[in-house]
Amino acid sequence: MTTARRALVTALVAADGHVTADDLAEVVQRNHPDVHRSTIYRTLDALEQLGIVDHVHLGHGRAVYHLTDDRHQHLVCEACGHVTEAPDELFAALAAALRTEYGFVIRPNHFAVLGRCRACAAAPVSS
Amino acid sequence: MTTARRALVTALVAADGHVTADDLAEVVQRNHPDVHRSTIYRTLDALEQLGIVDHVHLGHGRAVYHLTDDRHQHLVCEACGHVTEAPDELFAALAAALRTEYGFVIRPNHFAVLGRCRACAAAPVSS
DNA sequence: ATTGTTGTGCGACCAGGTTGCAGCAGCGAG
DNA sequence: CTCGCTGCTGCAACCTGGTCGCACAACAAT
Repeated sequence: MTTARRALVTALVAADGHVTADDLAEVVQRNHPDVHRSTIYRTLDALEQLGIVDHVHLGHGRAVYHLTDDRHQHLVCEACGHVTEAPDELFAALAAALRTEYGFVIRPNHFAVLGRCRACAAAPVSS
Repeated sequence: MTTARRALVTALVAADGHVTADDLAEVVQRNHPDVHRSTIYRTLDALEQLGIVDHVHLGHGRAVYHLTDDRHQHLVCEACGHVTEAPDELFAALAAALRTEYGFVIRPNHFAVLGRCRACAAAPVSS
């Protein structure tokens, strides 16, 4: 409802998923320079409470945000950082197995899968 | 080879997997109070290079370390923080699918699955 | 004893995120 | 029109997990 929130949502919609809070802050501040970092976080929090956005923890601490209707899993390349999207369905069998065997209910989309993308898997690797 | 390293490895072995660097530091410092935090991190790094230990990113930034021969996936409960272990085999099909469809090679064990454990899934939930 | 290497303790630093506080905008009641 | 409430905001300080540069200690080789 406020300017800051509207700007944030606009930025979120404009970005096609996986934006970090930092990216978001940058985009918002381009048009509204006096919107503060903490406002971004707080608003993001609020939007999450409302179920409008969701965040995913990519490997290295930073979280990325996306609209809740943009459902997919994230494959994060450890080498180049590229994020590949994969449909939920691929994970359905796994989710079902974990549920029946462990009673563990996956929070969909809320985890990233680390590994190497096609390009980097082919490259000579150190680690 | 040095005292600090020996203590660290001992602590790692004693802990049955998923210890945070912090936990480790605490345990080590119980017996060797003058071992520094940064030494823990550096040694952990060194041990990773050697392929002796591996770390997993649990949802919230903190990483947990475990011996490389202790291979399993981690199911992290968002509600209670409990970590359930699940055998790699459960994930094999998924890994294969991602590989053939996306050329994406999962780094095994290097990601945690977030969700709710049996106990917390049953409990009334807010989020 | 001297040199070189390696690991270490230490404090400063960094990034990502959170919090407490004070100001202000919006809005209904008087 | 004014008062007072509520909720959002800007800001700066803070917290946590982790890293870095530096100087020193241990130890092996010469």
